[in-house]
Amino acid sequence: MSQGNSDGTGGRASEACGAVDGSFAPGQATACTVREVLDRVGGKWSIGILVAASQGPVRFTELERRVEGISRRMLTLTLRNLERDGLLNRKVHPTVPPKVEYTATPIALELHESLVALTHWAERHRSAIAAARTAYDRAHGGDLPPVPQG
Amino acid sequence: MSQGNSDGTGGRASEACGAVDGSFAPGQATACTVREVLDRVGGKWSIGILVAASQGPVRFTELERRVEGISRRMLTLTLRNLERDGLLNRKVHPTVPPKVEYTATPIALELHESLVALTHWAERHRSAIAAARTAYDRAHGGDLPPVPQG
DNA sequence: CCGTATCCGTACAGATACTG
DNA sequence: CAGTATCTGTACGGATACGG
Repeated sequence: MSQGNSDGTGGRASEACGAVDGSFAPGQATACTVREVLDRVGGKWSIGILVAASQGPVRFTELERRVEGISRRMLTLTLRNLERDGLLNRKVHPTVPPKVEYTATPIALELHESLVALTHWAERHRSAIAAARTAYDRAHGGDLPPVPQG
Repeated sequence: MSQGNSDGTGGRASEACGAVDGSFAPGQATACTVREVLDRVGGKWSIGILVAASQGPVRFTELERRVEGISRRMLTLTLRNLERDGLLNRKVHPTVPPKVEYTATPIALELHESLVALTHWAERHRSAIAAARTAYDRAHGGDLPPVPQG
């Protein structure tokens, strides 16, 4: 079962982008390109692993602690995906207790740089968005309270 | 059923980010912030709608054509979410045939700016990633051909 | 220590039909 | 024109147990 992808992260990535023809606005192409990135790094744990690995080589168990909340399975799966896409490098040390180190590739480092733009955006508008959500929920779901923390 | 979210896009956004305490690397906080953005805009159609609306007011049916491939349901759902987060503005014209126009908010416009960083990253490394995938599949799944179009 | 396999719940997404 | 509701498939993600 080297390839039978019936479960887990990964498999297809952005085939849908192939449906883009030139018949509509050029901005759509931009949207598609961004989608490619999100399909690759949009996973729940990808970013966490990437930032951890960007600070130097990390071992499997160390990642398990650093990411905190991730399961064995998800860690392996995301690791495999990232490695497959050339974002992570996997170095196996054939020692008696197995030792594997993951390192971010230059490409991943560049991605991390690009990510800070998004981070800044989120930082700036975090509260505004939260307010918008509350306002929307109050206006539209007036008969039904959101997140009743009792 | 104003709020019973059993299906479709949206609902929770980034509650998992609350689990972040200061006990591990500061980079993890960055990862979390990026996750917030992805949870909001990481949907399959969000970006497409956002870029379309960023070029001026668009109507429902126009979006259906522009995004191309999106279903009625997904369009409505994503629209609602984006509006809820304050990324889109919904203007209803009480005319005899209903007319609704969606406009990107300033916040969304800023996001679009941040998105170009990601776009450039994808453009630069698109081929490298594709090559990495092929190489990986060839090395690990040598006994099982990937995407056999035969 | 470093994974892999199986089971299972849920969130996301498409198709279709109906309404105001 | 602009939605909403229901059904259904699938992909993602968690828990757990087991193997090298």
